[in-house]
Amino acid sequence: MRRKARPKAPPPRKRRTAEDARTAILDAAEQRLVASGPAGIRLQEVAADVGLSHPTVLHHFGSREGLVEAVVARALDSLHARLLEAVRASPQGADQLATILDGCFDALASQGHGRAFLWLALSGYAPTMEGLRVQALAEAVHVVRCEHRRGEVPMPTFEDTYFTVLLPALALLAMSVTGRPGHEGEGDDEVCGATRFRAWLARRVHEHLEKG
Amino acid sequence: MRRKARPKAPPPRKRRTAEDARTAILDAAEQRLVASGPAGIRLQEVAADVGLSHPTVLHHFGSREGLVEAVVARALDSLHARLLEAVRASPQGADQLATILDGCFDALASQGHGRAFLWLALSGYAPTMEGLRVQALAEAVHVVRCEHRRGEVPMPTFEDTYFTVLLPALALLAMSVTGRPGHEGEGDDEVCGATRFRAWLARRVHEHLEKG
DNA sequence: CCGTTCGCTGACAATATTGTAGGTAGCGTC
DNA sequence: GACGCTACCTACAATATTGTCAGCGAACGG
Repeated sequence: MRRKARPKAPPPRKRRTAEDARTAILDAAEQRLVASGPAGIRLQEVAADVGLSHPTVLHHFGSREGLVEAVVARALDSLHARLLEAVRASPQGADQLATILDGCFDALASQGHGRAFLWLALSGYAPTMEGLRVQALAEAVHVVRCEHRRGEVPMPTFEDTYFTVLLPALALLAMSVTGRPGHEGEGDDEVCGATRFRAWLARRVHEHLEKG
Repeated sequence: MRRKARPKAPPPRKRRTAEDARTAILDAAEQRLVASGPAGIRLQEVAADVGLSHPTVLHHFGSREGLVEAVVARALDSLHARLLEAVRASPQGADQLATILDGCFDALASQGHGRAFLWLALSGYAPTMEGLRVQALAEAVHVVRCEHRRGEVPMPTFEDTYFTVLLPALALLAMSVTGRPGHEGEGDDEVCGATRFRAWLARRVHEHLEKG
């Protein structure tokens, strides 16, 4: 032996910018959040996912709670942004309401946003339903609704609009935890139960907003 | 010193029947389940709640998983029983549907049953929405509905009834995690937002089942 | 009164998880 | 090329949590 063979060949060490490391860690932690909730975020596991040692995670976030809070904030912001975008991006056309609805449906259904929000609500990290900005959403919808039905008496109350927006929000939220809402005897339809339900729900809501 | 004063006066030891101990433990564990989910059930804490040492809990349930499974099974059975009772206990009168609905609302809203079910669904202990027996419920409702509307064409499809039952189930479930769905500018009404929403939802569902 | 049963306990072992300490090594700057 | 900054590491400490073990003692039948 030439020399005292280094006990272990230390694996090559990658070095990222602090920013890159943070987002990589947050990405991994968010996956765990969707899968197991905030309580299921373990430093070791998150670190392993990113290819780091757990003290490095602590180095970047100070403490486990620091990490969890960062993940929660980012997840809520992301959901919020998608919801706002859904409202803004809707064309001023005829079925604006349907478009808005569908956008919000997507925002909740995709990426496990719905699951994440439910985890957070149950765990006390997002105590109020206003993490979903239902209030703002309802206000936007109410304006459009009143426009559509100008002159009718009685005009729909804001509460009615609010509840009409809240209802699908709650339903979609709950649906995002239990895969598909398929009833038996459904056959092997091309369109899965979840999609059919979503369409059905959109029809009901739209109907109520226009004529109810 | 008369004698070597027993190191510690051992606290008086209570002895229950195995049955009593099990249910006491399950009660404590169920509280933890509603508050923090199945992952939040700790042997030490549950034992302390009941006034036992944690090995005693293991003695009765074999392992932590045994305890959790027992709690889950009992909670689901309890919820299931309340839902069935709500369907059965409804009088054959005019607004049978309204009564059934309200009974189910109560079953989900009270005792943290809704919260518990959501925890279980998220954690994978109640993978399908059928823990709520929505299928059975919808079948019962469908019979009554078709009765009410005998002779109409077209008759409502079962899918429509199923979705109409599923929707409030999902909404109530989600609502049970976020206290009250109050919008701002609501004033200091006697009736809180949750109750008003429930009433509003019941009206919509009832309306749809009868005429929609 | 005596022995059995079993609900219950304290002490211990094993593991997981968070956090700390001190050193190593990549990368930009002089 | 040396130098500093800091992302990153290994090793360790501290605590929490589950699970094991041997034995105690209350209820109960004989």
